[in-house]
Amino acid sequence: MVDDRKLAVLRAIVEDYVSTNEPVGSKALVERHNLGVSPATIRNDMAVLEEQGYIAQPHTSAGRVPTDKGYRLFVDRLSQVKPLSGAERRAIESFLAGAVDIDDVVTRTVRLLAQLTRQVAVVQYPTLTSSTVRHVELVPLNERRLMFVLITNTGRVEQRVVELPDAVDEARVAHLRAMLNACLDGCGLTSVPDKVADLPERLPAEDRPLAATILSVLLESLVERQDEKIVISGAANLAGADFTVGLRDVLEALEEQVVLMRLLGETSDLSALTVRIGSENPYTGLRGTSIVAAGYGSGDKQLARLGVLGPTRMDYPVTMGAVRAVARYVSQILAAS
Amino acid sequence: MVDDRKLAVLRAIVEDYVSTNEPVGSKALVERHNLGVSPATIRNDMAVLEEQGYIAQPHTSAGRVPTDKGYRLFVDRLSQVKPLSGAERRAIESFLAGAVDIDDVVTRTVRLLAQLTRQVAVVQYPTLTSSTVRHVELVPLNERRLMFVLITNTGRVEQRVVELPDAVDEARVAHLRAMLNACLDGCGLTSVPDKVADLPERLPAEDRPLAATILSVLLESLVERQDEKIVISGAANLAGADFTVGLRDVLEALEEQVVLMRLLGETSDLSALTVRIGSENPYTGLRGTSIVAAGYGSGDKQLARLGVLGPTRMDYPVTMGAVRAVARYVSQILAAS
DNA sequence: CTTGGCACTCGGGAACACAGAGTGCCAGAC
DNA sequence: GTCTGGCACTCTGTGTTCCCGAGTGCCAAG
Repeated sequence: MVDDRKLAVLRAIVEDYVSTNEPVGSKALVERHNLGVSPATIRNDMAVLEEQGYIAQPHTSAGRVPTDKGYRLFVDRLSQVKPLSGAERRAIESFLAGAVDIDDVVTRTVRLLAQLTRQVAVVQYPTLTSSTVRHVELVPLNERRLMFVLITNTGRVEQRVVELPDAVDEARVAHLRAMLNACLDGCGLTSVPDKVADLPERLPAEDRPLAATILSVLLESLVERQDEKIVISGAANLAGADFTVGLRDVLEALEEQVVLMRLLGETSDLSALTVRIGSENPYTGLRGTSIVAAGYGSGDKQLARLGVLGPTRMDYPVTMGAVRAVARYVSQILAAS
Repeated sequence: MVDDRKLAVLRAIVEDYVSTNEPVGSKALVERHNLGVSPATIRNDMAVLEEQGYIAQPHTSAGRVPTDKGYRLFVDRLSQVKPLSGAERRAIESFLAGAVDIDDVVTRTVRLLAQLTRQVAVVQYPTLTSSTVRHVELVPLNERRLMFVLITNTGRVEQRVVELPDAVDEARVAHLRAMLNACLDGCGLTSVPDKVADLPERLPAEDRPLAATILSVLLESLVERQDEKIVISGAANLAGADFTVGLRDVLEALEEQVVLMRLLGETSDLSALTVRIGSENPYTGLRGTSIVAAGYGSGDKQLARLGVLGPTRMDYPVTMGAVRAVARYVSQILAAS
C-alpha cells in the first residue's frame, strides 16, 4: 500500500513543489532526484498516490501538486525538523538578549520570527493562568476613584480604574491593600477567586462595599485575561506569497484576536510543536494557509504559544526548526529574568 | 489661467475617476455632468489642465486621470468636507461610549475608523507630553528589584522593572515613594526632569544610589515616550484597492512605527485636518497612497493624532468628514473621563 | 471662444495556431 | 510481478493577428 519508493516520490514532489512553486512532473522528478527508475515507473506511483489523495493535478496533463493530506504525511513521516545554522542561532541569541521588558521580549520575538521565516509571525503574550500574584497595588486617584494594579511573577501588569461607591481615605485603602497582598501574595491566579471569597467577611461592615467593588474588578480582570493579547508581525511577507484563497481573508483573520488564539492554542499539550495544514484549519478564511506553532515557557510551566502562518506551500522542515528554536530561546530568556 | 469652467472640469474628472476607477474622457464627462458645452470644448480645457500638470493620460488616446497635483487642488479648493449622516454619527457615539479604558478607547476608535472609511486606520496613543503625573508607584518585587509605575492623568501607565544597586527594605522604598509623589504629583511630564533634579541631595547619603537608579529609569521612560505607540486596523481593506505601487511596500510601511508617526504627525498644528497626497509623502514606499489625519484631544491641549491611509484615488470629502468626526468624538470622550 | 468634423492612435479582446510538458496505457523485457 | 520505452492524447500558455471602439488633436467654420 505504501511502499518506500512511493513515499520517496511524495517527498520529492513536496520538496520540488515547495521550491519551484510549479506542478512537478514525472520527468523533472527523476532528473532532480536520483531515484534510479524511469519516468514511467514514477508515473505509475503517482497515479497511486493520487488515488490515495496525497497529490492532485490542477488540470489534466499538468504535473502533480501535494494535497493537504500529502503535506500532512510529509510532515509526520517524511521530514525531519531542520536545525538552524550556527549563525542564525547566534543572531537569535544576541537579538533576544537585548530585551529589557516583557513587552520588549514579545516585540523582539515576533519580529525575529517574521524575519527568520519570512512569514507572518504570531506571538501570544505569556498567559496569566500559570503565573502567580506578585503584588497588588491600589492607587487612589481621587476620592471616588482608584487604580487597581495587579503584577504577576511573569512581569505582566494588569491595571484598571475603579469607580468607588463612596469616598475613601488613604488609610482605608492602605488597609485593604495590605489585606489583599497578605491574602494573595504568591498564589496562583487560578486560585485567586477562592482566596478572596471570604475577604469581605473579615472586614468591618463599612468597608465591605468598597472591598466588594474592588474584588469584582479583580475577578473580572482575571476572566478577561482569557482573551490574551497577541502580537503579529511580517504581514508584508504575505504580499510575495500567492495565496490560492484571497489575500483579503487572510488579512481579516489576522485582525481577529480570537481566530488567532484558536489557531495557536487549540491543543491539549501546550508545549508541542504543532502544524496545522490548510483545510485542517477551523477557520474557512484560512484554507490555503498553514500554521506552525510551539509553546514557550520554562520547563514545566508552559506560558503561551507562538508561531508563524504562511501558505500551505511552505518549507515545513525549515519553518518548524525556526519556530522551535525561537520558542526555546524565548523560554530561556524568560526563565532567566 | 484658471477660469471657472476648467476648475469645474477638474472637479468632475476627480469625482468620476474616484467613483469609476477608469480614465475619464471628454464625452463621458459632458454626459454625466451637465456642463453645457460640447466635448470638443472640454477637450481644449483638458489639454490646458494637462499642460499645467493637474491631469495626465495613462497612454495616448485614453481618458485623463488626476495627478497628485490635481488631487491637491481638488482638496484645497474644489471640495468641501462631507459631514456624516445622522445614522453614522449615532453609531460612532454609541460605539465609543462603551469604552471602559484608555486602551479600549484607542482600540475601538481605530476599528471604527477603519470600518467607516473602509481603509486602513491609524491611531496614535495619547501623547504624554501635555499630560501630568497622577501617581508614581514603587513596588518591591524582591530585595534587589522593584517595579516602577508611572500613572498619568490621561490614564496611561508606564511600567518598568528596576534592578537595584543594593538591597533595600520596604521602609526605604516607602519613603522614596512618598518623596517622589510629593515632588511630582500633578506636575507636567515635561517639567519632571527639573523637579527631580535636586531630589538626591535632599536624601540621606545611603539612599542616594538607590534614588539615582530609580530616577534614571524614570527619566529614561520619559524620553522613550517619544516613540509613541500606534495602533492600526483595517489592513484587509488594502486587498481590495489596487495600488499602483506594490502592496508589499505599503504593508511594510505599516509595520514601521516611525514611518507612521511621521505620516500622522509631521505638522506644526496638531489639531489641523491634514491631507498628504501621493508623492507629497516623504516615504517612497507610500507613493500612491494618501493620508488623511487629524489631531484629537480636548480643546486647548491636543493629545495626539489619528487618521487613515488609502490609495491616492480616494473619496477625499467623505474620508475627511469621517476622520474629522471621529477625532471630535474621541476628544469628547476623553475630555469626559 | 465654441463647435462639429475628421483622421489618427492605441489598448484590449477575440480568434487562432502551435509548441511543450505531461499523462495514461500497452506491450515487451528482466 | 515489476519496470521500461513508446505512443497517442490532452491540456495550458504564449505569441500572432486582427479589429473594434474610445478617445484624442487639429482645423476650419460659426
